[in-house]
Amino acid sequence: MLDINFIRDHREVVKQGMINKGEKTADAVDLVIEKDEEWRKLVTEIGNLRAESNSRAKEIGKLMGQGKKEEAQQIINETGQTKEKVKELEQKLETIQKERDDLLYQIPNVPDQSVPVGHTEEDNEVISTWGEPNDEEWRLPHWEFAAEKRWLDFERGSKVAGAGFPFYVGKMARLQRALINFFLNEATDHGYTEIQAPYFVNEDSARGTGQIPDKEDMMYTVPRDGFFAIPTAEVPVTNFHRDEIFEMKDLPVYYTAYTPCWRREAGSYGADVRGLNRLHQFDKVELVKFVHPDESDKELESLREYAESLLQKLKLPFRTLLMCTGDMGFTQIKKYDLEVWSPGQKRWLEVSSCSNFGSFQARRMQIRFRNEKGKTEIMHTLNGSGLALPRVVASILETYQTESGDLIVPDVLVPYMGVEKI
RNA sequence: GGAGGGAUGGCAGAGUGGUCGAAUGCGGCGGUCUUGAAAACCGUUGAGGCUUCGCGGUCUCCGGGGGUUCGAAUCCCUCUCCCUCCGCCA
Repeated sequence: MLDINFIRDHREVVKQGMINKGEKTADAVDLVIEKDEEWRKLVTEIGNLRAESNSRAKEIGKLMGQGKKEEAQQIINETGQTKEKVKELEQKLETIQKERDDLLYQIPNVPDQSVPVGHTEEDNEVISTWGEPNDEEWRLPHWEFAAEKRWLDFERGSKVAGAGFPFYVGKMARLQRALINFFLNEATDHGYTEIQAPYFVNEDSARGTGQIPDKEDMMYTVPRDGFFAIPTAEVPVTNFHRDEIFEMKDLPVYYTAYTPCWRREAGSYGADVRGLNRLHQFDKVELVKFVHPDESDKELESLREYAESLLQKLKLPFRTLLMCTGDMGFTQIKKYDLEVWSPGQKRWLEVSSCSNFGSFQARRMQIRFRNEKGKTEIMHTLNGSGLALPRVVASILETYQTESGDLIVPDVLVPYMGVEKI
């Protein structure tokens, strides 16, 4: 959520940002400012009334201490309806505050100046392409290639759990494990602290990173215990520092975490969900940064470059997109997507998304730091995938297959796989 | 799952209805002393809101929520979490 003071001072900028992100109207901006004015007026009024009754209570206390019961009783008699009045105003305040906050939650983060304005994925900007796609005719889509080897078992996955919950068998399970280890080792070598996080979170955490209220439907739930299965490690890892205050000398803070991710993906169909393209459960190594507000622009670039380096080391051709305003989501200031080439399908697959949230997430979670002047200030958060496994696996299966039906192991994974070819 | 105990400032730990946003100790910061440091001594040190150009004023917060009262850290209800014992268990 945005700072209400920022909205008040930059009304037009916020409105424009909202329109650019594809919202139909920006009326919420004017409404929230109105509500906030009402709210502030009430807060002042209540404050004054409370000051009055506080001083009266103190006076009574003093008199009681001196044993002057009659005088105290006299003041008690004078209190009149202040109490009822305060109660009434408090109820009103609660209503108005809820209305104000509901509006506040409807206003998206303001895109950075450098983000192209646009409404569809056509408007995303390809900022770089790396590697030479190898598009020979004999290359099979990964699900066909893996089926012959019995490496991926979608049928049994469906039997045991449901569509979108495949089994990885034999060498494929090993490849998954190899990639997870490779990604975690690379990240820790680059200054990220590895953490293992809970796979379920409570409602406060889901709210903290913004899955609630608007993206509630994406998560699996455990109603009996009030849990949400994490759709990404971003949720537990960012909430790790919820309601905390950092010292400036401790910044920046980087984390990496491997977790499974669960997504309901309601409404997906067709080629999108063939093979490993889109699953209900998948593995991902996530990267999360907590940084000083002045540094977040720079930190986004280094995050993107780091994620790119992983694909380069795996020698998988990919391209990097700067997402346009309409395609970047509610909470982001700026976002890059990395798409790996899938030669068997002749299409690009998203394997990483690197985002700068500015103070938007941190404000909701009250993650702060003590600045130069010793004042607390909301910090900036970023995150990115480094990387999401299934599509990387898909691309490896298609890029590294040979015409004779073998799979060459990418050089960097050989130490983890123990063999050069499977 | 059963029984009991607890949750107070960065940490430890007092406070059981009134001048308590909260003793004391440790830690942190500033100073005196010192060539420098340590020790000692003095001072200072929670977060957030409203208001103000500023000084300041004022409100809220003692795990969360609700209640009693003129007044709640303190009493009542409820939830969550932690600890101890028993049971179960990868």
